[in-house]
Amino acid sequence: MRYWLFKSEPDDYSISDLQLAGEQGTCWFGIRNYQARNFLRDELQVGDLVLFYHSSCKQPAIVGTAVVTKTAYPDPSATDPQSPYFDAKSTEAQPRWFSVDIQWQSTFYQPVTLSFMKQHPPLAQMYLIQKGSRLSLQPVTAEEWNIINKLGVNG
DNA sequence: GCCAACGTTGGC
DNA sequence: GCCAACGTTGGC
Repeated sequence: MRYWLFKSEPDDYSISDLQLAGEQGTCWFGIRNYQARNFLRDELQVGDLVLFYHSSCKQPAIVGTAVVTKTAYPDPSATDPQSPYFDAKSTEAQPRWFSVDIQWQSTFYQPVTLSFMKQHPPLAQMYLIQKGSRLSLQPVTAEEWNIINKLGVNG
């Protein structure tokens, strides 16, 4: 079992939206970066745990957790001409992009903000806070997950 | 809105 | 295969 961090712009899809999706969970579509795609397609397993991060917003922060409920399958938005994520080079026969399903697990009592993480030495190695880091799906260590989950749950 | 950092594209 | 131009991400 492994740990990951997913970014989402809350204006597009927030932790509340994920919670509202309920037990069905939601299809995580629209990943259009090859490195993130490879993690998604090759490494994410059912039961893997996810830190849910709000990006491009007033207070960037990890706001809750989720769990992977379905491994990779072709991203439906890639072959949907109506979707902003449509990619003509991705076909049903040879999909280029993939999705997984995730399900809401918790919303933090206290969001763990980016600025806090930058100032917290035990989290100094996090990929998220490295200079120039932009990956929208990235691995997290068990230690990082434990620290952040504790902070978020307990405030 | 600015801009640094990074990824992708395409001509050569 | 190089690299300039362009597009995107995302904090500030």
